[in-house]
Amino acid sequence: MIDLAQLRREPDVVKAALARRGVTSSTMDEIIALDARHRVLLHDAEGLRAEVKELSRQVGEARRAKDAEVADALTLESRTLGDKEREASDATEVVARELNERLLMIPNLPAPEVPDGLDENDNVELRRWWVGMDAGVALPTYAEHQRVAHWEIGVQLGILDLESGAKIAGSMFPLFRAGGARLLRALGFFALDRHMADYEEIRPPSFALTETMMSTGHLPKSADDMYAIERDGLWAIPTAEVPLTSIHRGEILDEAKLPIRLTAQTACFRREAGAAGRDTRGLLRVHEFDKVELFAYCTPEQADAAHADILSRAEGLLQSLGLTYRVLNLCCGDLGTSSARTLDLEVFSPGVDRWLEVSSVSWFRDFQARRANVRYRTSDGSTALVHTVNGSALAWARIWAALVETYRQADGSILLPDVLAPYLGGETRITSRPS
RNA sequence: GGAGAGGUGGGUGAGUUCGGUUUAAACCACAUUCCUGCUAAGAAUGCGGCCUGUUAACGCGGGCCCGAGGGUUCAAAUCCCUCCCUCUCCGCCA
Repeated sequence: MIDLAQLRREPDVVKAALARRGVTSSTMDEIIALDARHRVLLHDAEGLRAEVKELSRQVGEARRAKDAEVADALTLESRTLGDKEREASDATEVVARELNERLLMIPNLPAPEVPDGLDENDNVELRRWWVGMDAGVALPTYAEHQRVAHWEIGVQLGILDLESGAKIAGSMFPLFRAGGARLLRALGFFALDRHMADYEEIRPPSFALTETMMSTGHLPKSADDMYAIERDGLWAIPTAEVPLTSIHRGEILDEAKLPIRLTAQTACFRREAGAAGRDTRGLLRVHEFDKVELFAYCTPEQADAAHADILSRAEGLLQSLGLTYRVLNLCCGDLGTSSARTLDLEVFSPGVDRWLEVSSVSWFRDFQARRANVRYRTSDGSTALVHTVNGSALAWARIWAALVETYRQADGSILLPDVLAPYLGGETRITSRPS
């Protein structure tokens, strides 16, 4: 949620920032008008309420003094006033609700570093990395045996069984087998082990209440992209960011404990409603995938460093895995609702010949903290909203795809990087006859 | 799922019988100051959050918050309803 006080204080600044994201000036003017109206109504209603309370107090006094006549008169007066108060409160409530609904639909203000742009085509590439990279060369050279799509490799080696996945849950629910399943498990362990010294490992629930989903900004705006379990009022989490943001929901944190850094691997569920028929082959876009998330609650001053740390960890994993990747600075049009600034990591898939998004490292400022009401006590004793930052490190389905393609050998087997050996029982080769 | 007991400020905990002298007592913890004078004790004061009016600001005022949400009433921590959570017992279960 954006800062209403800031909107009052400097409406032009807020409007200019939001205009970059396509929010019109008139939309904001309507909110400003609603807010002004709300405060007038609120003041009236509270004035009446104060009078009712004072009269009630006097009724009590009169009753104790056994002065029934005065008590009855005051009761009558208070009753009349109470009816007016109720009317005023109801009117205030209607406006408050309307105002809140509007505010929930407003996205975060983009940071100044966020480039202009309408969609993903306007994202700005910051850098590329690959093993043995050369200046002036766009991409590494891949052999023919690396130019095979992972869904074909998956069938050849019996490690990815999309047909069974579709039989069980419908298309875009992948099923991994044998060495493929084991690779997925290895990746999660590998990443969590890397982070656990500095980030507390969490294993959160996979479902969340509506309130929890509201806190991160996934609801109400993106309801169509979420799986809902209506009977129990629950939603399947699209990312661990959702439960992690609500761990401290409604709390006032001790500044000395910040930053609070958390990591979690969870399944992530996405309906991909707006993407029907797009990029649907193999693991390019799936309804369920495992992902390790890094997350921090921090002070505004700590946010930059926290964001940079998550980015460098995600990049570090990619480098350890020897995958080719690039870093994108997302433009205004591609930014998530809650984010003030996001850097995406995309890994190169030689078999599909495409870049695949495997991490999104975002800084939310106090946008989520305001919704989730997470504050901290500053050294001068007052309270302030925390900043939240998070990023994937990493999303495994697409990493899996890039790995099996990149490390496919001429004989059709896969020889994985040695860093994974401890998590694979020392066996880094995947063949069609699993040992 | 069934039966019972609970949920009050940072913590402990009173108030709920019977609605009104409670703007939630008291204690602990914490902060500042004073006194004393040294591995310590005592005293005073302060001690929450959110919204809002006013003010240049310090501040002053109003409203809301006793698990959540409704209701009754002139007036609700207190009475009524629904829901959530915790504990005990039973049932079921990986």
